Amino acid sequence: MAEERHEVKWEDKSCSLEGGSTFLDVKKAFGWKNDVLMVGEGDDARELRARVTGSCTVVPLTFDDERARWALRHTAAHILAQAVKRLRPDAKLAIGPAIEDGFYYDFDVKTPFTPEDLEKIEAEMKKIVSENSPVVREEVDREKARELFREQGELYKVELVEELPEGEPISLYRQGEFVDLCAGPHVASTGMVKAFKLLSVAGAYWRGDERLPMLQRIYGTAFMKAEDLQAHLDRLEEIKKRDHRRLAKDLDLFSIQEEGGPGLVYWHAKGALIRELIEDFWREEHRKRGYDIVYSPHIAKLDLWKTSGHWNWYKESMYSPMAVEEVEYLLKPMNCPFHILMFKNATRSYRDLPIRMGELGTVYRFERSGVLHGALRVRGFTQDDAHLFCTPEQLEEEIIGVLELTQYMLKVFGYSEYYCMLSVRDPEDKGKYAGDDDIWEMGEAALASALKRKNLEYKIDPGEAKFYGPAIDIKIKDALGRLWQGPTIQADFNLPERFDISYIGEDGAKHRPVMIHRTVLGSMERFVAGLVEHYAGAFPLWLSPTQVQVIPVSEKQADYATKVSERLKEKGFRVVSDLGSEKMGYKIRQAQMQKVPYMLVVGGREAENGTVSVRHRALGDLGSFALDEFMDKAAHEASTKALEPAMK
RNA sequence: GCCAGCGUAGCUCAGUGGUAGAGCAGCGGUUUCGUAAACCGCAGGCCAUGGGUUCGAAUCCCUUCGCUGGCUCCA
Repeated sequence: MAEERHEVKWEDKSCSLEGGSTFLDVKKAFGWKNDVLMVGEGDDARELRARVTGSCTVVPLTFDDERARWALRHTAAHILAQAVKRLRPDAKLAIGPAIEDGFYYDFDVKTPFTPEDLEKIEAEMKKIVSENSPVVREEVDREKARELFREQGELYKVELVEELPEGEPISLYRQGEFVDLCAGPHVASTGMVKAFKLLSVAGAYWRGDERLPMLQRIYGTAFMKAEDLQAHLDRLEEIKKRDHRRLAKDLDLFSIQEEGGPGLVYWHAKGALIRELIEDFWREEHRKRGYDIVYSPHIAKLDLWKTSGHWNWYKESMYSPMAVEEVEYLLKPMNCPFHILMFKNATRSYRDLPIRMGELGTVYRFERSGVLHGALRVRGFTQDDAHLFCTPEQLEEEIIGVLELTQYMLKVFGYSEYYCMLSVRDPEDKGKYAGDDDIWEMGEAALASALKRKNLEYKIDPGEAKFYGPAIDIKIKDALGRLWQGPTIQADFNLPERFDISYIGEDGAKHRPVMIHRTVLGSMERFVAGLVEHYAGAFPLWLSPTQVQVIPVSEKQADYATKVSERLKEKGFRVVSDLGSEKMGYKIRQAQMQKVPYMLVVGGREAENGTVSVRHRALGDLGSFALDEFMDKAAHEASTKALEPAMK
């Protein structure tokens, strides 16, 4: 055994190592630098301390590799736990994984952590990093692991050990005096975690279950290089700057009023204008695609919600009933029952189908106070809702139509990347859903087939289906690379049953139509809030509340400025003419901060020649233009809903 | 709902037991100016709310409301 040697190849180099060597030896043999965190062998990523088990071909894995990155952050989580144990020996460890962009660790502590604690913990972590302890994996049997953690009083760990599946190796990772139950992988030593920062503390239930104890979670992030950490922190700053709550205030778009109640949005003039423009576009696009646009009431009898099943399935998200002349009414959390009633209002022929009924319908849902978030998560919102009634044969075509509309609208708003999820039933818990198996299978197949025909890649997401049917959920990526819940398309074989709706077929007999619920923008509140962040408040020209601001150089040009703004208004531009006594530079600054797309500076030269000096909020001074030329270009930019300025 | 933090002028924030402050915005003047902040002055606050401790509370303690970050959930 001792004589056994392994040939290890990397690119055109190779080395021969004796049996028992680890990938650390491989790293040394090839002269890899310290930024190598793991080693790739085939499809596997191996820890540096793992043994080389045979001759192989390898590649070095640095922080750029997702697995190496996660290992580094996972080790950072262990360092965090080690530091906490040093400072708070009574802390009980729960779990501490790497996550997207960082890591966290959950602790059960008698007194919660304060922001000052975080600083101390971070300082202790730095010490642990400088100790550069090797991070060593050890496999143990279940009994030994249980014994070890029981002795240390780590009851959450004992619980985890007990639940590990039979036959799976149980591994511990040690670094210095610290030991943790962990599947790994990790980097080779604490010293490799060079750039990290603790970011926040938050409560988190053990196993995410609110009946279980509340733990204290510390979030942090780690990188290879200080610059990368700084870049990440800068990005967090940028996200803060773009926060729709901040920008909605600065740009006077909308607000939430404490006196009015939480989760209820007040659309100020400028925000309302943006919304109106989006809604006009929405209506136009829907009419083009054969939708009927309707309005329905805000309340309806409780019985209607019993028929629809919402009273059963959705009760805890609905506002309490109100009695009107001794009949109980409910504020609507959804529009679907109303559209069904409208469908039912006449005898429908197969010739009428598909019927596409759209509504910008305002609904109210009771959300727990802790989940409200600006305009993104509210209690009253307007959905761009629609219900499509069709024959089973038409289902797939209709879904394709919705997918096409979705793709078009997302493109117009500048969302070029999105991911499709096919939300299907949780196979473990079929009782949670309404309807028979074969109905569900048919729906899932139609959705999947439509996605395939549109060449949209998708992931299957078990357990994410609505109670009444499977769905396509689309996540959209914004300018900062964040994912948002976007369009959703849901097949429904349940409500048509419940309301016993039908159409008369070619055969003269009654048939059950199929229903699709769908929303493209989601809700106006969420969509506009998302757009604010996506555009960082700088809306494209067609959506900007003020499109052009006319700025006279001095009082002498007030008349000319007024004339220019009148001409712009005649052409349909939204114009502000700033005749105040401040200096031009001040006015420009105000317009820049309000993110007005075009500023027209007019001084003596312009007044004389009938021109305007054009300044764009992002491009700066563009020089002199004849007013007509500016108007033509800007009008084109607005009417084409261009995302980029036309005057480049 | 739960855990933690926060709530001072329209906005952004100082003030940590001893008479409520600044900048910006607003208002009144002066200034008429060439591409991101002219100057002078004035006004503006039940320090979220209700209670308590104290000779004295923006400050310390408790209640309620709201917000923030999470847990959980979702358009």
